[in-house]
Amino acid sequence: MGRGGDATGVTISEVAAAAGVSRQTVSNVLKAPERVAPETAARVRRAIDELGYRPNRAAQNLRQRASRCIGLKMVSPAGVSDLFDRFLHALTEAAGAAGYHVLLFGAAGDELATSEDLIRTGTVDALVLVDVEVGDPRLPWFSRRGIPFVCFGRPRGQGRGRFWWADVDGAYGVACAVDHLVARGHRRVAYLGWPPGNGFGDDRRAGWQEAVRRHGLDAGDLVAASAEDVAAATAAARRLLGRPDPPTAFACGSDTFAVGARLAGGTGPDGWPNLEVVGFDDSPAVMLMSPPMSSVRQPLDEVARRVVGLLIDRLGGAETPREGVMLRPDLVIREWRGPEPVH
Amino acid sequence: MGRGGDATGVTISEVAAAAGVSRQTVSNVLKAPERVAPETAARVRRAIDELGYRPNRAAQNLRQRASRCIGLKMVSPAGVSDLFDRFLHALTEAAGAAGYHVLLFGAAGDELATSEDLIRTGTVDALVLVDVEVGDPRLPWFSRRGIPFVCFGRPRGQGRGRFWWADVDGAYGVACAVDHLVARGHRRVAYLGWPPGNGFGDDRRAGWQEAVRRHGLDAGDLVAASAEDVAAATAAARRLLGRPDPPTAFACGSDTFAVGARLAGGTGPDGWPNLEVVGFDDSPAVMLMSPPMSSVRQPLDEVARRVVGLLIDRLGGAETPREGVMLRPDLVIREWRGPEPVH
DNA sequence: GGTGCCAATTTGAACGATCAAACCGGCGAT
DNA sequence: ATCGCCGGTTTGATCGTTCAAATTGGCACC
Repeated sequence: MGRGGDATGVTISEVAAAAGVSRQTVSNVLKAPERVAPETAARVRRAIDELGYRPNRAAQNLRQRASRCIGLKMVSPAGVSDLFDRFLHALTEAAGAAGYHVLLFGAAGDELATSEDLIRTGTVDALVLVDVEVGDPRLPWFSRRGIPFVCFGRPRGQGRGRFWWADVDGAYGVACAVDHLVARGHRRVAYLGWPPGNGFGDDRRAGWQEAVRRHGLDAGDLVAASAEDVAAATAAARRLLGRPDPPTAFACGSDTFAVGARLAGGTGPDGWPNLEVVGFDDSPAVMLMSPPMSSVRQPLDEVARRVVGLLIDRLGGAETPREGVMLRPDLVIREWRGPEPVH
Repeated sequence: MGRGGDATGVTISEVAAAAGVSRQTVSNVLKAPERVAPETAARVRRAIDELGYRPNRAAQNLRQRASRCIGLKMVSPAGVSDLFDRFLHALTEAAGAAGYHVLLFGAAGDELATSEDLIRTGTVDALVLVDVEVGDPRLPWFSRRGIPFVCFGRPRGQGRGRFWWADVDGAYGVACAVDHLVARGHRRVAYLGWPPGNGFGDDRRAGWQEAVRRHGLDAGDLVAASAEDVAAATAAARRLLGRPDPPTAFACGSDTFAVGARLAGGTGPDGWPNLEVVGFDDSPAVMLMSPPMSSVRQPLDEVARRVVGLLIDRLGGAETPREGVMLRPDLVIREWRGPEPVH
C-alpha cells in the first residue's frame, strides 16, 4: 500500500533492487506480464506495493515520444447553454477511459501558434477542435503541418473526406421537434434560428424545412432569423406572431431563441405561456422555466467517445478511414401546460 | 519561422550542430541569455528559427522534475450556474500566464487515489480543489501525504491556518444585496437559501442577518430554506409570502433560489414580476429573465489569479504564509421593472 | 613570464523509463 | 555429444534536456 510520506519519486531501479531483479523485469511485470515467471512477478509486485512505486510520467513520455494528453482550447462561456461544459465533462471521461488526459489551454493570443506549439513541444499528442465554422482556417492549417486533430462538428465547405470528425445531426433533431409539435396537433409550426450562412444554423433550418414539407404543412414562410440573444429573438418571433395567420408553435435553433420565442408569445391569465416552443441543446435554463421546455439534446457522451476513438485511430497511424461520424440527438419532451392547439 | 512540415521533433543537438556550438549554449541562449556572447546568441537564435526548434516538454519535465501542470477534477455540470465553467476559464488563463497548464481529470473512481496518482507519477505538480465542504476529508488527506494543493473555498471546520486557499466573501455579497434592496425602499427583505449546515450557505445567510440588523429592520424571522432546486425554492418562498406580513423582497443564496422566489411572487397584470429578488452567482439564466435579475457576482478571474499565485508560492517552497485570501464579490444591479415597494 | 581571474563555452553526467539485443541455463531433437 | 531453441532475465543504449563542473582563451597584475 505504500507508506505514504512525501510525494517524491520511487524509481524503477529502487524497485528492481528491492526485488532483486533488473529494471527491465520490473517494467515487464507492468507492461508485459506474460514474459515474467509468476513467482518473480509476485516478488516484484510486492516490492512495488511496499515502496509505493508509480512510474514517472515524464520519463515514459520522453521514451515513448507521446504525452497521452489531448489539447482543447477553452472557449469563453457564453450564452445560456452549457454545451461546452458538458462536452468537456464527457471528453474528460472518455479520454480517461482510454488512458488520456485533457489539457486545457487559454484563448489568449494566436490559437494557431499556441496549438502548434503544444504539439511541437510534445505537450499534447493531438487536438480536439470545437466550434468548427464554415471554411474554418484551422483545419487546413493543422492538416498541412501534420498536426493530428479531430473535430466536434463536421467541417463544412472543405471536403468531407479530408478530416476526422464527429457531429450531431441537427437537421434530424429539429425535424423531431417539428414531428412532436405536429403530433400534438399543431399545423402552423414556425422556425426561429440564425440567419443563413452559419453552418449548423443552416443545417437545423433545413431540418425544419424537410419536416414541414413531409407533413404537408403550409408553413413554408414561417421562418425567422435573428442574432442569438434573447432580446433579438423575442423581436423576431413577435414579427411572425403579428402576421394575419400566426404560428401556434415554434421549433428553434437553440434554447436562447426558444426563450425569446416563448417570451414573445406572452402568458395567459393563468400564468402559463401561450406559445408552445421546442428548443435545442437542453440547457439547464430550459428546465427551470415554468413549465419546463422541451428541447433537443445532443448525445455529448457519445460524441466524446467517438472523438476520442477517432483520435486514437489517428494517432495509431490509421490513414485510411478519414471519415466522419454522424450521431442523432434526442428530443427531451417535457409536459406542456398552456393552451392546446386549435385550428 | 520554421519550415512547417511534419510535427516531429528538432532537437537541441541539431540546433547546436547547425549553429556550431554545444547543446548547453543553445540551452543558455533560451534560459540564461546573459551568459552568452551577443553574436553567438544571434547565431543560435537564427538556427532555432530556421529549424523551428521547440524544446521537448517531456525531456524538460524529466530533468526539472516538474510538469508545470496543475490538476483539476472535473465536476459534473449541475444547476443553472456556470460557476465552474467560468472558474475553469479564469484558471486556464491565470495558469497560462504563469507558464502552467490545467490538466483535467475525471470524477470516475476514487478521487483521492486518482489525485495522488497524478502527483506521484509527476503528471501534475499540484491540485486545485473546488467545492470544498465543511470538514472536507481531502484536505487533511492530501496534506498528510505532502500533496500540494490550493482550495477555491476556505476550509471550514479544520483550522484556517493549515491550508492555502482563496475564497469569496459570501456574507459581504448578500449584505450588499440587502443594502441595495433597502436603498430601493424595501423594509421587509427575506432570505432564501440552503438549510443550516452547509458552509457557504451559512456564510451567506449570516450576511443577510448582519445587514438586516444593521438597518434595524424587523425582518429577523423572514428566512426560509430549501433544497437548491427551483421547485423546492418556489414552495419555500411561497410559505414566507403567505404570512400575515409578507416580505416585499428577497436576497437569495443562489440564482436557483432566486428564480424560485421570483416564480413564487408571480407576475402582475402587466406581465412584470411582483417580487423584487436578488440572486447570487450571476448565472447566464438570470440575465435572460424579464426583467433581468440583479445578482451577486463572484470575482472569479481574481480568485483564479490568487489560486495560481498561492500554488506557485507553495511549489516554490514557501512554507511560511499558509494563509487564505478573501475576496469581495460585486453586486450586478439590473434595472427593475415591476411594482415599487410600498409600506 | 608566471599567476590569477573572468567571461564564454564545452563536457560529462544525470533525470527515469523503455526498446532492442544479448545472454543464460536447460531441454529435446538430431 | 552437439546443436538449436525457448522462456526468462539482464545489459546497453537511448529519448532530449539541464545541472554541475571542467575547460579555454584573453587580459591585467605583480
